[in-house]
Amino acid sequence: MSELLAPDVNRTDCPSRAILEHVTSRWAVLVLAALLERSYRFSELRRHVGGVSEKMLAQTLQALERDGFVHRDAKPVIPPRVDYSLTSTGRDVAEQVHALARWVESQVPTVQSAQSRYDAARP
Amino acid sequence: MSELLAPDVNRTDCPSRAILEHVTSRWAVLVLAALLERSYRFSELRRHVGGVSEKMLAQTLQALERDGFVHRDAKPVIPPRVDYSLTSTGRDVAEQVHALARWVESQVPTVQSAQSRYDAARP
DNA sequence: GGAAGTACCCACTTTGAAGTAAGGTACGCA
DNA sequence: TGCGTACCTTACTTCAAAGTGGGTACTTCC
Repeated sequence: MSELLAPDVNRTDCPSRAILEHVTSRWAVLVLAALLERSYRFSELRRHVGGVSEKMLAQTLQALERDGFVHRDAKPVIPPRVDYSLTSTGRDVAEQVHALARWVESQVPTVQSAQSRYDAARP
Repeated sequence: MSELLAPDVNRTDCPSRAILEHVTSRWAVLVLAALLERSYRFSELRRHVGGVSEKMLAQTLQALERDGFVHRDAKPVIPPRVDYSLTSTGRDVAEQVHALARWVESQVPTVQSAQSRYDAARP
């Protein structure tokens, strides 16, 4: 009988660990959340996501494309036009990270007061 | 009239950006997911989350405590006994990252075949 | 005739996140 | 007497992630 062992993010060597790190990486979270709303062109995305360098955006998009979360559609026109959109699995992750991002935004005051309390308690 | 501007993760200077990075950081995701199931002691957590060093675990837990996601209960006994559990806001985030982690685990085969297809398409 | 936009790639450098190793305290065990 | 456990802290080091600045190829705008 073939023992098909379940993926476990708590194992260092489990592939799920790496995938999780891809989607929770600094820029991937923001890119996925953005693409959930609509598809974007490269430089649109660059303007939308504050602080990304071109290099990091390209790198992030490549990784997401490789994992099958993002679809890249390069039109052979001049000037170059490349549209990025979510695949169906990409939409699944994006919904989750988008929800997370929105939740965090809503909790800013709560977290900030917690930080103040923590900092005040120790010099 | 006081214009209370809404937090936006796409802004570099928005506090939500930093908080989001805390919860999506390498070890915080795994710690939060673990604590959703039950509360853990320090070294239990260290054994549960594969690959964390003591330093990183301590640092991660401190950051999560400061943000008000984790409650630290140090009992003044010998040997030291410190229990970590989620606060109510902590439970909210933890549910989201836990769902994400479980989803990623379930998508390992899908993602791996996407990677193979991507890699095969370019030498 | 520049300048700017588009979507990148490449090389170089910097930064900071993470790993390694050691120390500290107090016990219990052999 | 010295090892092991528990929960950290501090100092030192490493290495990958990220930033910087350059180049490309082509077009349209001023």
